[in-house]
Amino acid sequence: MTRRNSRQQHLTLRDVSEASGVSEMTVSRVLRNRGDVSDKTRAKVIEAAKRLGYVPNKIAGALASNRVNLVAVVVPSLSNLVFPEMLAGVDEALADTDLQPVVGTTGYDPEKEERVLFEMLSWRPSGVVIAGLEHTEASRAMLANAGIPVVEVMDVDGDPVDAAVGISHWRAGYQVGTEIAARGYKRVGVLGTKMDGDHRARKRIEGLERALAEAGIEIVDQVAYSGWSGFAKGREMTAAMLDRTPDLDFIFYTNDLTGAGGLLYAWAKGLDVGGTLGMAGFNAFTLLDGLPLKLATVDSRRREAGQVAAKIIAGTHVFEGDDRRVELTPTFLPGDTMRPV
Amino acid sequence: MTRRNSRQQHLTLRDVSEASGVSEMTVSRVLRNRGDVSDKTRAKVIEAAKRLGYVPNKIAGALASNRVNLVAVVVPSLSNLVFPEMLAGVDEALADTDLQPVVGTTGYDPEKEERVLFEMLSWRPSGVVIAGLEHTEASRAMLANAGIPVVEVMDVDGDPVDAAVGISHWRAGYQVGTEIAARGYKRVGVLGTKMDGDHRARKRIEGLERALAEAGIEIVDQVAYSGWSGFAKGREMTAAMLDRTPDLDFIFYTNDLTGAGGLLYAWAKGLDVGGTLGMAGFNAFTLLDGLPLKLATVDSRRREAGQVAAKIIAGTHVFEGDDRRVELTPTFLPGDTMRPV
DNA sequence: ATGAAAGCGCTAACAC
DNA sequence: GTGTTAGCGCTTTCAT
Repeated sequence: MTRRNSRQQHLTLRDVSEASGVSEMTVSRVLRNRGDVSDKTRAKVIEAAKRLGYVPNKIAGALASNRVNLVAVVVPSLSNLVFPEMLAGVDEALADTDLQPVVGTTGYDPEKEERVLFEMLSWRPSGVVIAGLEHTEASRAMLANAGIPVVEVMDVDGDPVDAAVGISHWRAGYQVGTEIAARGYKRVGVLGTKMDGDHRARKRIEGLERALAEAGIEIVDQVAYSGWSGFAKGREMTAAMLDRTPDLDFIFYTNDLTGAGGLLYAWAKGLDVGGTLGMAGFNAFTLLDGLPLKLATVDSRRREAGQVAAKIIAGTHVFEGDDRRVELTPTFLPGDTMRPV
Repeated sequence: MTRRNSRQQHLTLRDVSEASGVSEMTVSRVLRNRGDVSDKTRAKVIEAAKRLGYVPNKIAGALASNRVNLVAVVVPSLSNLVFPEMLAGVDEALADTDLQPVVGTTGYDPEKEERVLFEMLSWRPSGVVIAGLEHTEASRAMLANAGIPVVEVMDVDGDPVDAAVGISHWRAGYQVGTEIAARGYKRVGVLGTKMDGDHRARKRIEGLERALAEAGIEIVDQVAYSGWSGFAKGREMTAAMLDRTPDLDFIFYTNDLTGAGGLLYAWAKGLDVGGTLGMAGFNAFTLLDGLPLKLATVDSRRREAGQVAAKIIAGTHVFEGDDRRVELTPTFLPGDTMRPV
């Protein structure tokens, strides 16, 4: 393995300037389309830049202009589908701008989040999009003092540093609870993750519990699993739960993937899914469209959250009033796995 | 309006220097753990930096040191699961280093890719991870002249600019073809995307065609769909194809999600999936584990590709020989949807 | 172990 | 329309 030259020989504005016989300043103007430059000069510069293969140095440009076209996006993980989806929303909305996302992951660890934030803020990004509202005091202080727009996404149940975009997971859970009650289910099981940092899943369950309690319905069984949420996990846990508590008439999953696993399991077993046994998941993953039975779910609108967050950073979002909080509506989709009201 | 205020309210090394009574240079040394500094001085500096909430300016640092801890990652899209998965691999492997991924998407458009690359290279990243081997001449030139490690991932069928990591999609397709032939299937249908920029899916089909041709098997029906690959698409297309060509005995899907859609459809219809009707997808999406029937598939090892790519950039990957190409083996997984040999 | 000076490659501000 | 000058906030280098 050869060691590269420690100091890279990149071309500079000066090289283009010399090759074109135009001053560095004018070269800079041409390359940024700024200010008036004659067509003749412009042509000379562009030709020279292209011929030499000049690539500008944004580091120097950013330092001089105090402008950085980077947007920091901080998420717990890229393995849970919801975060890439939110990121895709950010990316989509930034495509119209000259902003570029920089991604950092925290592994659901607040201390790691703090380090990642520090790291990213030291690049002086134009804005920060960060998942969730729960951060360390130090993280909140950094964000508050950064002097840039900060958008906390995918949750609005809490106190944002600056702006917040997303659904209320508590209210979404509450709504599922009322729908369960309205349909006459009585013995509910809950299947969720036990991940500490997953505040959103916790809030969903809390909302659900409240709605059920208000309707006098008890949660008769509850399991928290650890590890990755997929069909297999949903399948196993559902089998175990139905085994242990056979008279359940409803199962709520905090995640569509485990829900779909449970659904396929119950369906294959010949249980009356959607009749005597109700089921609901959460998130409305598009990729599940086309299952033989459509799982009841709630659209958590993470993609839109990403889009709106990006627009806030880009300065193109218009807030209603002066509340920098955008609460999206978590559409409830009954699918085929809950009986009619 | 003073000059300083009009620019920004960020703290500088000078502020920490003044607050601690230590020279800027020594403050810089402390904050980077470089060179010898007395414990007493170090403590003073750290205290001041923390108290003031100092966040270093990496832009200035990068300009002065000519070192940037950013890694450019360029992918066609974030909506196709394979790319976030590869990105997760990159992220994982970079977690041990001080490198940080910057993501750019191209929308499968070579011209957009060119612009995105130019943009990213102007940040002088420490390396580039880019999906695929097909790029415009200008893109290849930029990459070749960047003077940094460039890793083309998720494909090795072609001529890399620098390093390449991934499977051969052609050979993976070929292998599926031989497995189909070995199991005595005779009338094969192929269901793929018609997306122009999806070279990998194309190569898989080409490899498959070759293997089948060598075995004297014909592809009797083929459909190319456009749009997003999900269960629903696989379901629809499968229904349509079986309707049109009822005597098919095998369907190959270039994507697991469409495959799973087809599988669930056929299974619900009571077709003898895995017996008279064989099926195979591609990619081995973990999230599908737990389907009532396991779809035959091929692990395209995109996560590992991302990990290895990141290690190459970080300089911790050891190549075998002096070939900067790492060909991963695309494990064939027969699942339950192909009859025994 | 610490400090002073020079300058990284670019752009803001101002001159012409 | 084009050029000149003076930094941006750090790190390198060299001195002490």
